[in-house]
Amino acid sequence: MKKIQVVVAEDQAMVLGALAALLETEPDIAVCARASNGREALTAISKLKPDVLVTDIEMPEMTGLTLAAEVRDRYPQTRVVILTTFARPGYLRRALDAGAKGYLLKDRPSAELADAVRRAHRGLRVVDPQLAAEAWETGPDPLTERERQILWRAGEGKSSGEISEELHLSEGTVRNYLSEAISKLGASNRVEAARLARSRGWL
Amino acid sequence: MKKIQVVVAEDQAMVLGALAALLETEPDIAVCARASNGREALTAISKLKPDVLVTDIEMPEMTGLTLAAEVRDRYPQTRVVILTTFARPGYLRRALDAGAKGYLLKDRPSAELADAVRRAHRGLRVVDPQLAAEAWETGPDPLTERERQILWRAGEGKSSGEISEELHLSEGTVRNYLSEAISKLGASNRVEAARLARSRGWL
DNA sequence: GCAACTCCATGACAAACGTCATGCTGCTTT
DNA sequence: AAAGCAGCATGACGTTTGTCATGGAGTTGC
Repeated sequence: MKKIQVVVAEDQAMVLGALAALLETEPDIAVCARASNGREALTAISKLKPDVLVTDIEMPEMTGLTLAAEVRDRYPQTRVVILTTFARPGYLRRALDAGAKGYLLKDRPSAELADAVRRAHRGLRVVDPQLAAEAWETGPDPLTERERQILWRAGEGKSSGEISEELHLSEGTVRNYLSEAISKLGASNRVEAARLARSRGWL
Repeated sequence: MKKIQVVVAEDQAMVLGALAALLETEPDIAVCARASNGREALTAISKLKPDVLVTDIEMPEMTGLTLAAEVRDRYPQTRVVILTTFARPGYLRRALDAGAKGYLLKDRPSAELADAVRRAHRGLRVVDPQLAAEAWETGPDPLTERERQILWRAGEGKSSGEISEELHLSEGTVRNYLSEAISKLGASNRVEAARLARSRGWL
């Protein structure tokens, strides 16, 4: 019997090690490489051609979502399972667009990880039904590229003036985009708008 | 030979399971209970009187910092190791004030966890030297209680008007506290101030 | 007792913010 | 070709935010 070969990518070393230990307790699964960012994972995958990649989303160098898209394009035999803290509709949508087979939350019981790996390996989808429903209700990202750029910077604490310089716009224009974003999100100011957009995975 | 008895507390079930699996690979360590929040951990400790508690900070019901203080007061034979994502000076300071023996970051290699448990069990301190230095440089929390209350709400996206109603203050007063906080933190507006304070563990 | 100090509280004023009306692309749809 | 639409861009106008000067209440040190 051949074990399912898995690469795990996760930027918190302690969690990476722990997840690997968890998967190693399964008799039919082998962790053949560990990566602490997207680039490392891609290198490992190119060499080892594993059956499954388990990856976090928020990582330095290359996010798990970008990584998933790369893997789909270059190594389609490797199935991707996203493993993340964030129940953000926007993340789920982008993950599925990027060809991920699974989207698993870190709040789920640890027993589900091995199951998800097995199911993904067989080509099946693994998506939390509640999250999928929420993603459906929330609808797609209503922000335009400009609005996203500007709202992100506003959420960092930058003033309209600073943002306008950075993007070579007039200050009024920046305020206008923010106003649009605030209105689209049903917020009452830039801070709330940024928080909302972040919580839905749109920033 | 008797194994070191450990309770692990962590709100993300997947990570909890993974950390337990990681510790179980050590021949001299046994995970005798798992808890997904501070209250559960306290119950487990009261029954099992373990040697070491490994706990996250940000958890529902009761944070790891509060938990550490309770454990110090009621079960002093149990040593506490804080295990967290956040390299926040304010958290470290509060953890040590709460009698924690160790403060370990989730970006550290997973091999360090077992070491930290062993050292804590022997009554030794385990604190990342770099983080300790940073905590020293950053100095203590400069915010007053009022400033913290108000800055926290401002960071949530609330307007000065809303905050003033909530706390029964005049709007000008709220703006003034924010101005003070902004100045103390060297920020240039409320958003940046809130971000800074959060990143240092003062909110 | 009374400085000196810290925290709490306020209003006046200038600066930044949010909204609105408006116009300019480019790209479908008819 | 014309109409419709989405995104981009701007300035004017009223509102919110940030700063500053000022004062009261409680504590500490002498």
